[in-house]
Amino acid sequence: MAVTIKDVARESGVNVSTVSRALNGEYGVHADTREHVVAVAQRLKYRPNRVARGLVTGRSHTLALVVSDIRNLFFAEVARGAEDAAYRAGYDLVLCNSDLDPEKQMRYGQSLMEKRVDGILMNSVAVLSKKQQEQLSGLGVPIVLLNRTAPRGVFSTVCADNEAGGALAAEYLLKLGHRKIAHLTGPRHHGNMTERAKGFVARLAAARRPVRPVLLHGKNNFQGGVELAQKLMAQHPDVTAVFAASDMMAFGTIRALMEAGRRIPEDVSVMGFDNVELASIVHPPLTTIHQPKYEIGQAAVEILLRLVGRGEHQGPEHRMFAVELVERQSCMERKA
Amino acid sequence: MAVTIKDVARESGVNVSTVSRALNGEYGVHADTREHVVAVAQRLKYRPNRVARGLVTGRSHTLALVVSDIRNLFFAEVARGAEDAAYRAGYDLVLCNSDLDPEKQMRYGQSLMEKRVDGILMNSVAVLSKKQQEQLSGLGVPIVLLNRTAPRGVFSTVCADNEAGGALAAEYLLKLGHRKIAHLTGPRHHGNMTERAKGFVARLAAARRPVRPVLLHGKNNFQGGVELAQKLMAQHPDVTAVFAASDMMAFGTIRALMEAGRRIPEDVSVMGFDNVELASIVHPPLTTIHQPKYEIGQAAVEILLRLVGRGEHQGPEHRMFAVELVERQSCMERKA
DNA sequence: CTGAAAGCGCTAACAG
DNA sequence: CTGTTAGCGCTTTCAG
Repeated sequence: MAVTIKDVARESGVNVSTVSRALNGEYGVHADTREHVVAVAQRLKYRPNRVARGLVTGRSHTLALVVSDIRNLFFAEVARGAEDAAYRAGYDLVLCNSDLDPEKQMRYGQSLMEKRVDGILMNSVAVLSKKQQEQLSGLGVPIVLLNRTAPRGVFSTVCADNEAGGALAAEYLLKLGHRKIAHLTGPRHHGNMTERAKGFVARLAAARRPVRPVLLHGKNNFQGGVELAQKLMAQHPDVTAVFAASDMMAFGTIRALMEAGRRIPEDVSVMGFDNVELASIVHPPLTTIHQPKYEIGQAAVEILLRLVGRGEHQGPEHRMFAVELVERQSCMERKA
Repeated sequence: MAVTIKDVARESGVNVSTVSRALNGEYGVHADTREHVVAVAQRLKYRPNRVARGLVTGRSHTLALVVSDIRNLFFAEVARGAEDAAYRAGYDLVLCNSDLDPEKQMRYGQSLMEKRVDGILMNSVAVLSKKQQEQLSGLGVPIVLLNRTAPRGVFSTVCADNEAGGALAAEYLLKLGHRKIAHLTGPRHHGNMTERAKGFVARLAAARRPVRPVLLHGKNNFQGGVELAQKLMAQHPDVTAVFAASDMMAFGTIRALMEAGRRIPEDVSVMGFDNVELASIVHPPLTTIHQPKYEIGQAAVEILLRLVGRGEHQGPEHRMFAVELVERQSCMERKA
């Protein structure tokens, strides 16, 4: 049904290889011939079958992005950066939602390599076990990990400076005079969130008068923020500042706090992390740590493409982006 | 490098065709043979090359989703529904961001069909010109249009009842006693938004005391909402209620209004459309029209898969989802 | 039930 | 510069 390279060859009176060369703009084909072939191809509305080409070249010109959930604003932004970069380079991007489920993640890995994607962008799923790491690298596909500070591993990584971000948050809260501080974060061992907590706790401990924050783990989403904030109010009603490990959690925190009659920032200061677009429009506008999400996605495919170009096994690349404090109105000085 | 079906054949002492049959669980292969082959395949860590298979079967088991921008919360939700449904059926989903640009859209269409995706989910890009419509259907790939009420066209469609949603909004605002009403919407001829406006305007006109709303077109995002609201305040400062065609626009509207010192809902009521997750956490919580985004994405791939199954050219399918008013705190009765 | 052979549509040496 | 010839890795008749 579809018109193939053979049809074009027959119709233009040359061999298929000539058609292939002419259409792929390679050297070694007379200008007249090329013109003619191109014209015929156009007339016949010939569309090369990339699957067939992929079979012989071994390149599918397809990349994959595995995130926990695309509905998470952070990932949506990363995905857009990644897709744009891929598009510019002539690559397609297949989207996978892993829900942070290692098993689902592995299934995707399998399926993707069977389809011969040229590379995989993967959001750090929880912590990678040795076995999983092996399985992944055994896939034989270049992989770059998102939100993962360079591990001892073999994978390339791209991330924001989460630890510095945590420290930045701590510094800010300290400067505001807070002493009863809580950090609401995601699941234990959650790659980058763990880094944030680390930086936060360390900076607090390094203060002239060290502070040890309350640390609560939960789900990294709006609901998680709500639940954690409720738990916090029950267990530590005297806390005056909360640093949530993501903006979504911060939104949930604010909601729960407000519903309980606490004013923000008058009664309690709240900080987030990510600086998603909506951070500026919630009430009150959220003070948060900005990380360049779009750029992270973009950089990740650039690295991936580089890896793909030079036949897989070159040394891994690492890239870390700086973060910055965005001061808005969800925090204020601790009342005397 | 990769182990192929040949390796498995050689290693297990049978012909490749037998391996193929054994592994694909087809009839006509002795149980012992199958077991043996399966064992060998496992030992060799054989992974079928789906590209090769696709070349012969003509199915890639890949679907594509073309949206304007995945960062739009609405699309993220749709994408998740779509991806989940695709995953369950063993299909992959490639993500494309068209930015509502007809040219980019067409380029994606081309590229996708060259890669032989089995079907395309496409968000209505502006209005489809006759030529574009032809080009699309000429692609020879089943397509289902999102957010498009059944057009005269050949494509299947899935959408929410936008017109009814617009009417619902009008009714509500009318009930609240508003008479000076504005509708802030997206670009002209923007498929579903046009429907919303239509239902809104019609219902307003059908009131006992008909109302003719101010209609402003702009970008369908936060910034668009800001700009339109500013324009509105300049041109029609007496408006007491605003219906934005999307929640994102409503957020922008609220922001601009607040910055100008208007209180919401005391001075002006604001409604949105979509009911994205964040609608409940902005201040004030947004009264809006809910549409089942996840379900829309899901239903779309289900239809698409059905189309794929029965060899493309069957009659198109249409599915419309009901919407409902979600009353929160961004609207109130017009003050006397 | 299994093997042999053809071929999906294209690229890539290798001749000429 | 162009044609011939092999495949890429798999499925699928068609024999046996």
